[in-house]
Amino acid sequence: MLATEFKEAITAADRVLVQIRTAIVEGDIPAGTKISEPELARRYDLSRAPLREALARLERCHLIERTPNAGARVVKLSIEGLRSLYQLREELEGLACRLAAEHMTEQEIAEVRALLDQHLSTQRVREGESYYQEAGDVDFHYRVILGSKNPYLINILSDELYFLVRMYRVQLGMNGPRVSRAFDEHKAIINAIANRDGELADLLMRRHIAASKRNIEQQLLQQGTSHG
Amino acid sequence: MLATEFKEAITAADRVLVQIRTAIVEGDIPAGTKISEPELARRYDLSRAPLREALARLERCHLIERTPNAGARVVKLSIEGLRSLYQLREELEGLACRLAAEHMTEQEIAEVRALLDQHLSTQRVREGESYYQEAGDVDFHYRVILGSKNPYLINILSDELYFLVRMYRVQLGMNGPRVSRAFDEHKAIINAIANRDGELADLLMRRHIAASKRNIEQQLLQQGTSHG
DNA sequence: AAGCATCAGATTGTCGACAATAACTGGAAG
DNA sequence: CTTCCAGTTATTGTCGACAATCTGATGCTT
Repeated sequence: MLATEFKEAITAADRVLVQIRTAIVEGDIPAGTKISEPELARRYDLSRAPLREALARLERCHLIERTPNAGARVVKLSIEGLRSLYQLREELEGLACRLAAEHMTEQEIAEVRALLDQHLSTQRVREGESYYQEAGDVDFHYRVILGSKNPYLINILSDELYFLVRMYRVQLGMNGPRVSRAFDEHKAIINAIANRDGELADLLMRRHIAASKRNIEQQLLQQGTSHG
Repeated sequence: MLATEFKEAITAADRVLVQIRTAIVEGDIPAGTKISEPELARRYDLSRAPLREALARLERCHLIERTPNAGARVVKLSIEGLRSLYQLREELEGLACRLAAEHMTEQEIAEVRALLDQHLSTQRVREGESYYQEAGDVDFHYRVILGSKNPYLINILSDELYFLVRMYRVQLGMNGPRVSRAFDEHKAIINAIANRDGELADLLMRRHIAASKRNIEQQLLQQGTSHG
C-alpha cells in the first residue's frame, strides 16, 4: 500500500505480510486473537519460514505481541494504548510538519494541494463512506511525513506506528462532523507549510491529531461502558 | 544488556542477536561490511533460521540494511545520518523528560540520583576510560526514558534508536571536556524532573543531546576531511 | 574496443521434518 | 470439592536441503 514496500523484489513473506496486516487492521482477525502459525500457514498456503518473517514484522509495527515459546496474539485496543500512541503521534507528526515546512519543494506542496482537491470532490460523490475519508487522510499525513525528509522519522511513523493508528481508526471509526472538518484542517496545515511557517503547521497538526484522538476515545469509552 | 530483553525464555536467536549487535556497535564488524548468512552461521555455530531472525531485528534497529534477494550490509555512519538520528533523539527524549517529570515516582528519582553519584565516584577512579562514561550515560538516559511510562516511546528509543546512537558514540568517541560536563547536565535534568518542571527538563535534555551531537559531528568531519 | 548476452558460482528465500518447550487434560491427594 | 502433580498433546524453535534469484566472469557482436 505504501511506497516503501515496493523496494525491488516481492517475496512470499512480503505478500503474506500485507494480507495478514490488512486482516488485522480491518478486524477480519479480531483483536486479542491467538496467532497459530500452522493454521495461518495452511490458510495462506505457504511454509512457516516466510510466515515467521511476516510475524516478526507485524511485531515491529505493534500489531501482534510475541512471547518466546508461547506464541503471538493480536494486540488489543485500549484507551491507555490509544493515549500513548497518539501522544507520540502528536509529537512526531508535529516535528514532521516543522521539517516539511523547511524541506518540501514547491512541487511537492502543489501535489498535496491537488490531492486535497481530489479528496474534496470524491468526498462529495461518496458522502458517508468513511473508508475513503480514512484512505485520504492517511495519504495526506503520509505526504507530510515524507516531506520531512528524515528517514528515521519516516520509518517510525509510516512503517511502524501508522498501521496501529489505522487499526484504531478503522475498527472504532470516524463519525459525523469530524469527517468534513478534517479536510479544512488539512488545508490549513498545508497552507502553513507552503508559507514556510513550521511553528503554525506544528500547532495545527497537533490539534488535528488531538481532535482525532478525542473522537476515537469517545467511541472506545461508549463501547467499554456498554459492555461492562 | 537492557531489561526489555529478559522477557522469559532466552532463545538461540536472542543470544546471537546480542553477540552480532555488540560486534556491530563496537566496530568488530566494520561499518559497511557485507553480511554473509552462511559465514555468520558457521562463525556463531547455529543454523540460518535463528540467524535470520536476529538479522530481522538488527534491521529493525537500523544497524543493518537488507535488500531482498541481495543480502544485508552493516549501516555506514554519515553526517546526514547522525543529524537525522539526533534530530529525532532531541524530540523524543525531550518528550520523555516532560512525561518523566509527570510520571516518575519519588523512589525512581532517588534511584537515578544514586546512580549519578555512583557514576561520579567511578569516574574519579577510572578517569579517561570513556567506555564507563558511555555506559553510565546510556544508563541515565535509559532510566529517564523508562520514567516516561509510555511503552511506544520506550520501545522506539531504547530498542530501536539507542543501539545506533551507541554505535556513533562508541566508534567516534567522546572526547575531552565533554565527559565531565555530561555529569553536571545529567544532574540538572534529574533536578528539573524532581521539581516536576517538565518544560525545563525538556530544554536541558535537548541541549544535552545537541552538545553530544556537535561533539560527534566534529569527529566525523575531521575523520572525513583527513581521508579525502 | 565497448557494450550486451550468456553462463557459472554463490547467496538468499522457501520447504518439510525434528527437537525443545509450553499449554491442557486427567487423576490423585488433602 | 479443591488443589497439585504428571502425562499427553500441540505449538514454537531449530535444522539441513532444495529452489529461485542475484553477482560476476566470459565470450560474442557491433
